[in-house]
Amino acid sequence: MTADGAASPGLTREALAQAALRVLERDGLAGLSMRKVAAEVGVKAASLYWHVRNKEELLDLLNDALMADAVAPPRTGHWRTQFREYCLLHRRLLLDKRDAAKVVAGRLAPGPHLIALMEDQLDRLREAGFSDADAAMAAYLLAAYVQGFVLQEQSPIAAAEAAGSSRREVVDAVADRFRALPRDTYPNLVALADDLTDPDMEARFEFGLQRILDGLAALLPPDRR
Amino acid sequence: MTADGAASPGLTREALAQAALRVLERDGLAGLSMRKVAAEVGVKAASLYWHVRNKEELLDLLNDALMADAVAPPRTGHWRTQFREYCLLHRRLLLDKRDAAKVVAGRLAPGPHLIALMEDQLDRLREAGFSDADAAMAAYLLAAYVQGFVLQEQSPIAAAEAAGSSRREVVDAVADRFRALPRDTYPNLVALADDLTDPDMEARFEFGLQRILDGLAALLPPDRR
DNA sequence: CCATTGCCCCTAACGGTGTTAGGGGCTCAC
DNA sequence: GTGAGCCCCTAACACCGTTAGGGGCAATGG
Repeated sequence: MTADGAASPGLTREALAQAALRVLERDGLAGLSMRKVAAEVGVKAASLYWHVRNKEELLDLLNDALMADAVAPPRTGHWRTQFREYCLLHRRLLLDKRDAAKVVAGRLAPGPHLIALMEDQLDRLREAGFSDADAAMAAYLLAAYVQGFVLQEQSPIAAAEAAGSSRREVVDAVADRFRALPRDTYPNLVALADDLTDPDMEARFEFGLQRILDGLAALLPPDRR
Repeated sequence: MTADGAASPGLTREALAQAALRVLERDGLAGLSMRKVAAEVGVKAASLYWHVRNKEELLDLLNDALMADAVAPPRTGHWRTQFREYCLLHRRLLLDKRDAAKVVAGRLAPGPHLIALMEDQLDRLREAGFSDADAAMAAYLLAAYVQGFVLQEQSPIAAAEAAGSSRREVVDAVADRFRALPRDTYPNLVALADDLTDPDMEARFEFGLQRILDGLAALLPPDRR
């Protein structure tokens, strides 16, 4: 009655997740409240607790919904290009939805979609020749890097949205702060201010990614690198 | 008058940061409120806004206070061992204070302590032979990895503290969930459940660290690796 | 000596939060 | 028809960040 009222048959946990996704996109993670999600599905806040134990569980649903659009790259070519593509896609996924990295960050309990992704990654790593232990560690390493990177990458975006400015303005302000430091005690920060705040995040992501893939390749016998 | 009342001369921003640090240690980030920090310094909540624009600014102070204990490793030996030590120390720092990774995560505006650390790291990277652009990227990469790693590492700890259980119990529960998956559709997860949930996080951190350092070393001319 | 200024804290309140208790219809199965 | 269950409601609790406005108290300047 309140919203578009697509809930004729009844409320699903899936519908809740979709509503939470819309609220997240509109108001960000800080603005995502039980009351707003309830309103989004045309219901009062207390009713959510019939479908969900608490907000934490709703965030688990949201977390999985974020991963629903994840796709695996084609399973062709070198393992390196496959995993490069994997990480680029994962970053893009987290980056495209507002505050997605913050939602995912530090969340225990991977949802079904993430579990499927992990399974696929482990399979490819083992096929590439990594030992069981190395495959597990490599998957963890790549996930930690992508999450950590996007989390830092997304924070100027969030700050820019909070203030009225653009992301570029926020980054430039940081660069100016570096440049304004006393040159005699912080010579490197002053000199590298431009490099440190290079707005081409895609390139910076790729840099780290290539270093990690290089490091992983060194674990394989030379003929499988 | 309420607390230990060490505030005879007057309230400092530094004192606020220390109080926030104590509240964080006691109640975690979710339990850190303006009212509690105020009570910790023997004052009412509204009074904080004389010293601080809003909670966000208090968190910036807290962020810098967390970095106050950071120490730089000795500047001797190979750059690789220096940066290995750097990252181990940084992880230890984040891991030792409750929810430290969550406080630091995605925070724009590095505080003075972090700025000093970045300066030192950039200096060592350039001395090791990295180009300006590579040094900036390498520093960013290492920071993203450590933060991302500790963020994931700390989440079972937080979950264990929220429930009454130990960290080991939480991790074991995750391992059981992996093992309980249908073996025909998730063969790798089932087979690698133990590897994926290996509780030796120190070793897992070191694994990723060595891969990254390997990758970075490949950027240097062979005689400087 | 008085007045003014600026610092620092207070009380009170606003609108919002997550969550629980308890109740009431509505639809099935028996 | 009647009970059981599902699903939503209202009302309330304790807490949150933040603001408005006021009061005391020290130092400063006339």
